[in-house]
Amino acid sequence: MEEEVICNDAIGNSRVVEVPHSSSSRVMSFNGKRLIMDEVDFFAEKKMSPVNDLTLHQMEHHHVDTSLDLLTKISPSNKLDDREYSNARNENEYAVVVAKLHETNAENQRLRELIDRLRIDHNALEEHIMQLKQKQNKHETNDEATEEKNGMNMILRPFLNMGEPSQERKNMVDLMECDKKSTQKLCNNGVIQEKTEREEDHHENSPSNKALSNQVPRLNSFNGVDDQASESMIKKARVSVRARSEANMISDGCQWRKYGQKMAKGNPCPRAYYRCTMGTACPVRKQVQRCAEDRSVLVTTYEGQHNHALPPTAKAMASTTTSAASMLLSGPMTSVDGLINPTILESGSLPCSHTMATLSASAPFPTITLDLTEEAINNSSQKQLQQGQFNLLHPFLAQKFMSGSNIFGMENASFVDTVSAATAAMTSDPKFTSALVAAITSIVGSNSNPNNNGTTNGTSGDQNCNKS
DNA sequence: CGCGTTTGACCCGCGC
DNA sequence: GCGCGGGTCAAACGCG
Repeated sequence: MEEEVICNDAIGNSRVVEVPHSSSSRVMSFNGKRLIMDEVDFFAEKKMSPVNDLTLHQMEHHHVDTSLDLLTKISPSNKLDDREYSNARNENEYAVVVAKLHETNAENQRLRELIDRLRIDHNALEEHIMQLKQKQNKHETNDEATEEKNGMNMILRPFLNMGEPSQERKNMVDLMECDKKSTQKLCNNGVIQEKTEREEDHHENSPSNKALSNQVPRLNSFNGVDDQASESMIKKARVSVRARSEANMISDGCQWRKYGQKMAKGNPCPRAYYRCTMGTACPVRKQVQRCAEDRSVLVTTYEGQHNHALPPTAKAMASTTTSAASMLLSGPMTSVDGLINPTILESGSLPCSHTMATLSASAPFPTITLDLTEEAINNSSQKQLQQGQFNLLHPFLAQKFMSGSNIFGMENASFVDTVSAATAAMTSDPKFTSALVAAITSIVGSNSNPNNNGTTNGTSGDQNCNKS
């Protein structure tokens, strides 16, 4: 279905063009205008501006709200009254609308590019999964004895049942061993290590429960084996945020009381311990420490969930950390493939030193690190793609984070927006968790690739300081 | 005086 | 069993 419209081209010449119409055309909103995207795309592509009353009328015929969710948010259409319509035809306003059209189209193009990149990632992952399955058929060896020897059999059993290739299983054992070692480095860099929960969870104080919470169930609980331990895991999941900041603490909207400071081994910068004071007995704590290798990088690690209402400025970070934590914990459990060991990302032998979001299940609690430094963003959106690695968050977050070279140098509101964007990215996409799982799968495969030198790593320890 | 910070002591888990 | 290191406590201290 097409419609003839009089347009001005780039140099001002008018001519008649046929504009395609579709009942299924996407509708976007911009500055209070409802835009039919097929038309917008068409005019932008032709570098033309419609001057036909009918088209203009169509474009002005709807009322919408302004929203960043251009692709998804469609507001109800309401006809303008005569006065508004008359005003809308004002020449100056029309010029603005046309300019906005082009701007919107440019944004649309960027979004499409992101979608294309996602699609490429997805295809690469599918291909990799196929390769893994082929490997599985070729190499059916008996590694259980080795795993027993290493005390990993219980931990790996859920993966074994899922048809993990035996070579991959062996890699996991190796990786988990490496993970233990890397934990030490991790701690030097401000990412929280194990702690005892004597004052918080009484039920964890029994020896059996301690064992559950601190050791095996870490991974078993991901498969729903131990609900109690899983609950504990949720409480203990940690979200580490790395960002450049000259300040001693990033502003996240919450009130914190410092209750301790320690020198961590291997890091000349002290680690500060804070407790949330916005609510009575709020369990949320955070640790702040500068990166040993790059002291301009501040590592803030959050633990727990607030048990009280939060001001808007605090909700962004809180929901981000909560989403990240729940995503971290739910990922392997909800995975279709179900073969993910979150520990692996923490392994020192993984070739993923430049991810924006990295996982760690280092003993005893899993940690997800959101790396908001420019290096991480640049590297994750470029280098890893070149290497065929899947970047966990780049399509969603990089776009937002890249808007400021130093997000913590931005105004608070801007930071909150940024974190909100991250939150939205995590929570709004139902496939995000599976994407995360797929990403980890991809990295497991990359690790087994002899082309990877295996000397770099994810978030662990000093390596957590992403150096480009 | 109240509140937040500092800092040494203490507890606990882990590795050797 | 011992030492090490992370995490927490609580008294002392400082500041407004």
